[in-house]
Amino acid sequence: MKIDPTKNADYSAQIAKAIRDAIIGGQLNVNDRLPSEAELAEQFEVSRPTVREALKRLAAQSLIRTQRGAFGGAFINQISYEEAHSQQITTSTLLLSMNDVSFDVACEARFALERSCAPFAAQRRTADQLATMRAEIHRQTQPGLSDEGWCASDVTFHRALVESAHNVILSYQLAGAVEAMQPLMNMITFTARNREKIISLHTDIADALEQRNQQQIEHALLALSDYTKNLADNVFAAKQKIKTDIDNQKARS
Amino acid sequence: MKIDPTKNADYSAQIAKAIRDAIIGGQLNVNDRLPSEAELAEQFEVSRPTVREALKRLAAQSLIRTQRGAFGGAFINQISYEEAHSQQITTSTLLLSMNDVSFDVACEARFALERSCAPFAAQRRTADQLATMRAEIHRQTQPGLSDEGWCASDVTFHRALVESAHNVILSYQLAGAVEAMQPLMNMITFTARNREKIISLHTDIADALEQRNQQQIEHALLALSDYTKNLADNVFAAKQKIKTDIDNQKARS
DNA sequence: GCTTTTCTAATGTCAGACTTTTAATTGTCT
DNA sequence: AGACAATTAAAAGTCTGACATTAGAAAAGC
Repeated sequence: MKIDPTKNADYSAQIAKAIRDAIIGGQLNVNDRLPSEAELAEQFEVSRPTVREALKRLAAQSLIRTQRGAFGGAFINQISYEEAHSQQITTSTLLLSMNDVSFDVACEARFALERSCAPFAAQRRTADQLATMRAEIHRQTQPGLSDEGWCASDVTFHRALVESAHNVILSYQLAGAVEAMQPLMNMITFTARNREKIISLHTDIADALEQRNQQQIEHALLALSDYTKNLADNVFAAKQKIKTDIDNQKARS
Repeated sequence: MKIDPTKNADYSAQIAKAIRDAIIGGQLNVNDRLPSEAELAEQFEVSRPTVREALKRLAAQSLIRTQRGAFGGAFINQISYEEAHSQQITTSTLLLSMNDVSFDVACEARFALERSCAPFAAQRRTADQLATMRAEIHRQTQPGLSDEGWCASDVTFHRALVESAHNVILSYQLAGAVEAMQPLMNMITFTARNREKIISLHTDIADALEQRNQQQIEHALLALSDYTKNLADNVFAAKQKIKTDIDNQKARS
């Protein structure tokens, strides 16, 4: 770990980068202990608050965890799927909401990614995952189901599908994409008739999965993607129309 | 933005969470300015260093940027694809390296994800992307190409393929996955014969893309995936053998 | 009207002190 | 000797107050 020359960046950012690079580069291994804040301050020739700011940056990325007390300190954290996943979701969600990605693009990406696990899902799905999907479909048929309940069930259904590919990397990547899409999906309110159609598509997916028919899974997912896109288009068109009407009314008065 | 009761968490973490929630929840919008550190310290009833630690946590996630000087301060950052992307790569890379994901699983996921953009790539690819891919293939045929050069060219080739789907979300997700895999890929050193085979598979992909033949793209990607997996298996088996031999030798002496 | 200077409100950094937590050690009692 | 209690020390967490640096805005000068 080395010095920080007079670059045009905060010391704390530079120190964080130096440590981060050491972790990524393998000089520091999981559960290794970093020197104490005081020692780091001495090494980098900065004050303790500055070192602390650097450590907080690393902690925000779950790269380290800190423990108080004697024999405590900062330890290299073994990043778990859960942590990585939740970080990915915040990032992706913000990315979508801040860059006004069109629904079409997001929807296309979401189902394309999901389709990519079809071959493995067809091969490896267990009775367990199929049961989860059937159960969620059943929940979706309940007439009293709220919008939030519907969306939650939808997420569970698709997550089960992804899980049935039995590939942790795919699960991690796709669950992130699916959940990041959720705020956009929530902009659509589904009528009873919409729900009925989606349930039938979900059933198609479950059936295809049960029969281990990869192509049919992909086909059903594509159909679901198209239907969702279509639905969204209508919703947005309707919203646009209301907006235009109001504008016209304003213009007239 | 609210108080922080006497929970068992650092103040700085609580404050960061409060602000983060406000951003995600939409109370704070892009380019809004946060109150100054001194004001935040007063609001949250903590000292300025504590506030600063909280802000550094947010800065580490690119949620805010800070500007010095009068009328400076902390501003809500519009997260760009680049930032999101580089964050995703560090997270995914660490996840892979720290949780000893098997090469097979990672490889399978990587090519599955890449395959998911095949239909759009076939539809929307431009001459530009095709040219990039051809150029990289040509570079790969150069005999003097170093291992690093080969890997870099490989990444560029696949990135062009992904880009040809013309979907920013897919690009962001897939580029992340591909790059995160790279350290694992670098563990394999390719012989001249391996390279030759891979180049022929790359050519298959480019040809299929040129003809806008989706199925052939997918097929070629699958072949490349299988070949890579196979290669890795052999490499790891060889390494294992060396290790066993050494162990045996030790046992004998 | 344009440039230059000054002002000022911010962040960035520092030094030093105090508080709290926590594990290891030591001491004491049964 | 073993179990429990008190002590200790190292480390993070926090606070106070100060100074340095920066950069936009306003004022001064031309």
